[in-house]
Amino acid sequence: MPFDLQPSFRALSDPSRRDILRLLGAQEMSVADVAQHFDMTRAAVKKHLNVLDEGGLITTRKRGRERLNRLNAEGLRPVVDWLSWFDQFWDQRLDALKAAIEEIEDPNLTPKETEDD
Amino acid sequence: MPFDLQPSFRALSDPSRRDILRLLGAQEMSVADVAQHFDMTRAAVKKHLNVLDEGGLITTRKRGRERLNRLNAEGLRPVVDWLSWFDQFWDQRLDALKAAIEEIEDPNLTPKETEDD
DNA sequence: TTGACAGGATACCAAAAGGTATCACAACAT
DNA sequence: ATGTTGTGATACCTTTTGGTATCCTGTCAA
Repeated sequence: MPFDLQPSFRALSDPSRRDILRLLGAQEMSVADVAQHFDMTRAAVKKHLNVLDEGGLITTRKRGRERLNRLNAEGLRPVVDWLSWFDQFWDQRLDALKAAIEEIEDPNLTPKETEDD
Repeated sequence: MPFDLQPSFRALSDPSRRDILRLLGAQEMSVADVAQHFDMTRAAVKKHLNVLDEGGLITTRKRGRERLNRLNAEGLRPVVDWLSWFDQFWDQRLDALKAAIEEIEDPNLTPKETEDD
């Protein structure tokens, strides 16, 4: 069964959640800490954190009565992998451009094969 | 003013739209062509195409009475760029691994600089 | 010219999403 | 023990979203 990308993409689809992610990149933070950076109630932030957690984009641990939220960059991997499927489409254009430039700079270079490979 | 990522991320947040994107990777298709691949009305597909267009993920051109939709992989670039900010968090681990592998494969290679450049 | 056919646009509906307010609970300090 | 503080869960509201049905427009073929 294929990995379900939906929770991850869904988590990334909200600007506040993307901001939270980058915020957590700086350091592990409690719910209240995160909430302090936004014009939202703590409850709203908590919901966002839940969605991020479901998307596998953060991990949490309890310390005393507070819940610390940490960025889980590994969770972005499936998303990046999915996106990388499209590399073939701009790479072909980019490769063509690069080849054209190289052709101009060095007309004797044959782009088809390189022998020292 | 920073580029607005929201339309792109929003466009990617729906599974049907992600499927459409990959479908259009194969070839340029009309609205009806796309709709044929889904259990949705043509109108619903058209809405998805609108969202994808707003996200800059596809381009369209008219041929006669039909509208051809084409993948615009370049539109994914801002998304990939945003995600690449998080490279610093798993790359430190990945770079170590990659360096280790390269070291095994070619111990004489110095990754810092190449002279014939 | 007159149909047929591919697209667009709009109104409308049900469900999901973002948000607040509120209550209940656990843990810390005194 | 008791009050305070950080959190979790729920009910509720409004807006957005995915979807359909419907109507209108433009274009191709006879």
